[in-house]
Amino acid sequence: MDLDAGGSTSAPAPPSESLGASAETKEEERGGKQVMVVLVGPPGSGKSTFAEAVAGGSATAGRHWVRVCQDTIGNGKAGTKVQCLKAASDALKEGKSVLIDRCNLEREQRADFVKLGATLHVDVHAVTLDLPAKVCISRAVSRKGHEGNLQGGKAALVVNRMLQKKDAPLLTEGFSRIMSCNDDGDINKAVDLYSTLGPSDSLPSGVFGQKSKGPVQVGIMKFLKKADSTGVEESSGHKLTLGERKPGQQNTLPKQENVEAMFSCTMEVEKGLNDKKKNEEHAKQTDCYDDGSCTLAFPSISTADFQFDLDRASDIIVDTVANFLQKHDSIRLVLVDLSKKSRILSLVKEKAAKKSIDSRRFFTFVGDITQLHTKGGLQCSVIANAANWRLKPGGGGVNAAVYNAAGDSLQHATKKCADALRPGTSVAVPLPSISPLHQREGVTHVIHVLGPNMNPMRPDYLNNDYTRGSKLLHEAYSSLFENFASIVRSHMGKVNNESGTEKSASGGTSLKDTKIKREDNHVSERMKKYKLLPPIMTVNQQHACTKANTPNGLDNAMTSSAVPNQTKQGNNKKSSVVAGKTWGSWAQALYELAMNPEKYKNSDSILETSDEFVVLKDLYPKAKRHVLVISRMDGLDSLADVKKEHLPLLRSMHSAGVKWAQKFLEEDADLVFRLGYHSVPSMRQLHLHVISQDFNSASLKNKKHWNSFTTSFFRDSVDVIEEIEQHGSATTSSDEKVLAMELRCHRCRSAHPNIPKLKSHIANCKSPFPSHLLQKNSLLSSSTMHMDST
DNA sequence: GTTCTAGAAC
DNA sequence: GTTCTAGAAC
Repeated sequence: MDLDAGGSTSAPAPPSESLGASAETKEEERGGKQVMVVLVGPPGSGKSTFAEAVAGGSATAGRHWVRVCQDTIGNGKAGTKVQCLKAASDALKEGKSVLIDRCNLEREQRADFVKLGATLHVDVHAVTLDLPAKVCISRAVSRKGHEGNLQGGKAALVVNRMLQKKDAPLLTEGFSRIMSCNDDGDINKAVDLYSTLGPSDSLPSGVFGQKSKGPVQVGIMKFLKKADSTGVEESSGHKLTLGERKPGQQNTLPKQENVEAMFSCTMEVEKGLNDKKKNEEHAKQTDCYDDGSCTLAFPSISTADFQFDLDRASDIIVDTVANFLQKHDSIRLVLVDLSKKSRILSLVKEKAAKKSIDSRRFFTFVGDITQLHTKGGLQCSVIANAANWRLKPGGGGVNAAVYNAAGDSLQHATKKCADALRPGTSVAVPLPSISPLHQREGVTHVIHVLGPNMNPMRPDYLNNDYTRGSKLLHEAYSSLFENFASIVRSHMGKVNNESGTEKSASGGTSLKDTKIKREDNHVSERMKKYKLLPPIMTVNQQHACTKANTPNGLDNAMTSSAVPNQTKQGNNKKSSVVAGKTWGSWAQALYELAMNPEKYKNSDSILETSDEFVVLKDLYPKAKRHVLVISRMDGLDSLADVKKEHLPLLRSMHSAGVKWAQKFLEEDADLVFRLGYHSVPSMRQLHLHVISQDFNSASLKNKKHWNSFTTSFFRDSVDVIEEIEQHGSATTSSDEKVLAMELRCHRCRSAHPNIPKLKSHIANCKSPFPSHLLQKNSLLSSSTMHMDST
């Protein structure tokens, strides 16, 4: 059998026969193993032909193949990935080998199949059908009766877009073998290879046949994109290492490809099966430093703006570094400062030497931390930022420099991870590949760190308390380094398994960190709502910041002891049950405001406060003008609770609403207002909506939003008052089914298929409002106003 | 209430 | 492929 049918090899691991005794044993163990072949290719590349040839061919050498095709898995129609996974799993459990016939062009698309293979202990191979896009498109366009109904003009578009998002399969994804077919000849060989693979045969691991892709793809891109061919050659297949990239050269590599290149060293360590393992590992370690993949550059924290004593700071840096390097190998730390005369650099250098810290793994560096590669020739995949607690740009120093160099994308990416930082913590932010800092310097992550503050002009001043300051500075560096280790680890995957137990115990897993960050985001999100941030940090926010990325629960004094009892109670109040209804924590923001408006008096969202109500600008207005008149009466949660005794309150709220509508009409006479309550509100505490009827707002996003203001779910204030006067209570019967009703224009009642279409309609609909609204005097406009306001 | 995400619809 | 929705999380 031609085991090397894919042609030339670029595999990191040589064919099995040269691997020596241990590898042979392994090969033996694998004998008879099932295979899952994940086909990778756009529509028209011949995946189905391939799969059918292998699975349906008569030449199968006794191996039972099952073709899992997404285009037909749903009773002959297109199905889902989940269905494919299930079918693959079933077949594998029956002892069969499987061909996954779907595009699988993106890494994410393949991941679940690789995972399934790992779970069931079968080899997972990738076979890439890498034919010119032109060929695929013309085949896809001209074919008839395609199983997935992808043909004709639509096909060209789809193939085109798919190819732009393509990630070449990598061994690090978990494939034991990757084979690339660049033409029909290659495909035929591959079909032969798999259809003649007997039940006890196995194929060598590695990457086969990937080398001739470059020129082919250049042609594709010209064909597809017309213009902009910068960097196409690189992005098409030839793997660049960061070291190969020339300064200033535009890097168009997808991020993941970069990451792989960076961590290729570790991948090879994993493959290092031979006797010289240790030596090789050492050599690889050096490579890994050269390409910056294991290197963190960090500035001295807290010593500049925050005026932390340099001598103590240098002790803490050296201690923390020494401690950290002991626990983690294959990691390099570099302390960076701009000035040659930097006192902190010389102190650290001196103390590190005294402690005999390996100078290859930790050293000081004079230079701009945002230009280490281009100006300093030092490649670092991760840099630390001496951030401020709000994680915002500006302020000078390293923070300003990093944000400036990284561009807006850092700000956006940061916002996704955290809203604020407590002293002594850090947060790692993946730097988008569009960031100049990523492209130019090869920086893939920025870790924001906040140290203690000894400067009386800055927040959280420690008033010369160096006991606490030192603890916090130590925590800040530990958190920074652990975050860095997590980044390295998360890309190394299973590497270093033998020592992994100890290491993973020393820092939180990145998954866990992400989860924590998300929780924090939610908490902060809630506080951001209505911009209700009192001048002093709120309890919830303090909590959020404290939690922010504190690695593996370092005993943070602020978390466990220094927070007042009140805080803990506050946080425990995740939901409360009032009169049978459960309100989630997010739903209580209005209640909290109504009970303690004085806390939020500085918020510019609050328009007016009285003993009876608070008037608030809705932070997510569903129209040009949208305010809430919130009752301050405790226990009055929603319309269902309203009784006769509340009539005076309802009337006051109504008047307040009218007053504000009038004010808005003075500014914009074209508006029309409606005042009313939601039958079943989402947020606790009775609140009256005062909303202009343009509904021109980006915050109006879904059917529920629309229907809650334009159906019987919205109860006009005048009606509610009348009803209570007559019956003593308001009808809230309106079941929530109306919220799911079709989308109809509130003026002309025409129906629209979706929100965007509806929005473009209402932007131009000039029909008069429905007569029931006009008759009832429910609408406030500049022409009706003089009547209502008297 | 919003945000996030999977997957249906196009 | 993109757009949009619905459901679940908080």
